[in-house]
Amino acid sequence: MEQVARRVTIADVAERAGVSKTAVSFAFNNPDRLNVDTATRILGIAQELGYRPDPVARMLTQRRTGSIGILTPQDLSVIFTNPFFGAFSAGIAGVAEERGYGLHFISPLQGSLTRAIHRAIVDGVVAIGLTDDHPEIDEVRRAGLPMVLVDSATTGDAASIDVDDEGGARLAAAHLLELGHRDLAILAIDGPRSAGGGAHGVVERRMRGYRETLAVAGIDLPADAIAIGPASIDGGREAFERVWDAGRRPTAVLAMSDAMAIGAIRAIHQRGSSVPGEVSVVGFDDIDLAASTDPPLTTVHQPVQGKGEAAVRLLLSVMEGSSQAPVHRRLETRLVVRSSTGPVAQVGRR
Amino acid sequence: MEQVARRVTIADVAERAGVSKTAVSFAFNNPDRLNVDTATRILGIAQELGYRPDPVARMLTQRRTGSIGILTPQDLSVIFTNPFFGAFSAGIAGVAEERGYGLHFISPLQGSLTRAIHRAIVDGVVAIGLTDDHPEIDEVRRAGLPMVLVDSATTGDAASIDVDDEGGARLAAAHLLELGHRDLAILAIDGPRSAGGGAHGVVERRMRGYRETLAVAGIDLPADAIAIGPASIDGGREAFERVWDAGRRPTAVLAMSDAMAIGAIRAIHQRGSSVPGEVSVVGFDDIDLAASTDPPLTTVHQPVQGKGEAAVRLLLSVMEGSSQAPVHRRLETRLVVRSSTGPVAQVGRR
DNA sequence: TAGGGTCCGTAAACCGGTTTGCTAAACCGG
DNA sequence: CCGGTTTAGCAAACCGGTTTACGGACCCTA
Repeated sequence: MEQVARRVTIADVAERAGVSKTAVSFAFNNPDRLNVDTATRILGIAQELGYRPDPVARMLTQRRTGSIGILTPQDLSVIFTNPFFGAFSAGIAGVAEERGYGLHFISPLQGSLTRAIHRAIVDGVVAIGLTDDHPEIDEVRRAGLPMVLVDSATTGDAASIDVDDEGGARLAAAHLLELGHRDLAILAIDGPRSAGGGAHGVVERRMRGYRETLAVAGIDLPADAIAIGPASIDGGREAFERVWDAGRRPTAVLAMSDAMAIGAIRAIHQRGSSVPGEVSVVGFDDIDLAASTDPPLTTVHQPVQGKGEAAVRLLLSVMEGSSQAPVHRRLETRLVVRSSTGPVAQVGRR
Repeated sequence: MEQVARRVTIADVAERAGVSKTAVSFAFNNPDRLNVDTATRILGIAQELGYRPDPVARMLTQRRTGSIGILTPQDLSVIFTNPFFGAFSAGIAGVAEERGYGLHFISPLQGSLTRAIHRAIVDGVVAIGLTDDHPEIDEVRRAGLPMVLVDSATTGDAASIDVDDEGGARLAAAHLLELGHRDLAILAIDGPRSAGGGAHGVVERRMRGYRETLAVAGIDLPADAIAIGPASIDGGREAFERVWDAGRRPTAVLAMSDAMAIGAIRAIHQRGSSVPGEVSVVGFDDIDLAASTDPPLTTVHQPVQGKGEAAVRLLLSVMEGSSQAPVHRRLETRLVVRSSTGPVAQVGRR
């Protein structure tokens, strides 16, 4: 056994090769500045010694890290459970990889997002689900990191990518109204975004879309027809159970995410009701699996993966400093009608 | 406008406060060594100047990065599309966050995984789906990084977490045999693991489980009853279409992932056949959504999230150097029967 | 043969922190 | 009033690279 393996440094290689550190550095990064023989000799020795330039030291001098951060206000353990996030990440990863950037997830470490931000080794940040007025966003800004806000509905100094949440929600509500439903429930997404976030987060926008559309039809939902929960299958199931337990028997459900919609469907089935026979359900996101659920989900489509791609592209352009005024893009949403919604059941059957 | 914002360094704070760099450093990391007044004064000035210790510089001296890497042989853009991976990541993230570690994904950058490994700023690595003999694994080893192999079936010097793939596959095949199926198709997972990976990757193990069980019943599948594709919905759909187009009309399908199973079901429906009426399908993984598909999926359950958790726990223990002999753990699998499988259709109906 | 380019390589400064002695002053009991 | 112990803070080395500025050797040319 060797003694405790000390890392091989550039100095070791230099000494062994009888050259300066500079020469070794050049051999790796700037071989043209060296005699070709010297360069290959150095590289050979480096290889033989198992030398790898320490990426941290390299970063320190070059002042770039080669990776971009994804900032989420919620624990990754919950976030990764949502298929929506997988697709979004896939979008980000695709263009990041292609451009040579690694991916680093920044989430509350032991409860503190701020702390995670300070620890983060990234050249730029894509923040998802954090509104502009969040203190953490300010933290990023003060750290001088380029940033793009996703789903924040900002028009501030930070670039942003959004989706027409309100419009999508309108479509969903209108669809149910057309089918004759008047007794609805809303399953809203829980999370720091709405807690800390002021009046214009994703949740608020979708909620506004729902309510205003219903209001036009003269419907004003009581408080116990609205339940809040995490954007997961279980979250949706529990949220639906709460409105059920409150004694409400809606004929249709507006869920703010497909995962929640699926949870609601499970709960409905479990209570012996059928979808869409007795209860219609419409989701939000249109994840890959939405077409394969039982029954296939009627939902509001948003370009999830495209959103991720657009966000990184925008971030990269900000990082390259080609920015004058901050860019704000809004992507479209549309309703996809499948089989989880249908006409309201015959009156009086209940 | 200020002139180009230069980062505030520790020296700036020191100068402004009329103390040494040491004092500033102490104020942040070791306040007890300073007079309490001095410490608060320094902190105050730091705050006022907007000073944040540069995490990279800090890492250089402390020789730790505070994050762990997830190494995947495939592009993240495809990997994230598989719900299996989301659950796995959630497991990893949960314990990593709790222990104060960030998460960094290491995937082929511009085609080169080796390059990504050298760039990676991590204290340890969880490698998923890479067998021990992969050259990249060696690269990590030579970089001196602690590592845990997941789904690699290794018994080498690196710690590992596995799952009883072969046993699970046996259960799946036996289940179909019991239902009377004798004309089967297998949808296998494509990927670098099987290409580079030698004869004992996940795919090989599952395949062996399938084939040996079938062999006992005297069944030997022809080559065109086996199709390979990426572990995604589309991958499964296309794979099934290939066996269909080859003229085969299996009464049952063994898919190596739930995503592929769902894709197969879509393809079957699209051809006007029913599941499980005319064709039975069994998946692998038991992702969250498997219970909510149409029809609910019969599948081999593996503790995906638990696998991630176990991997990080193991990695952390390796990182703490509490290792003597390398640990190899194997988690159990079991069959979950839902509604995508049923008895073989009446003979002669075809 | 002086002057001007290349070519090859080096010493030293630098990136932005942390950590290790070390010292000067204040404090303390006898 | 003295030797010994704390307390508070500093200078300098260090982490492991990159980059700048410089110089010697060699070759051409006028």
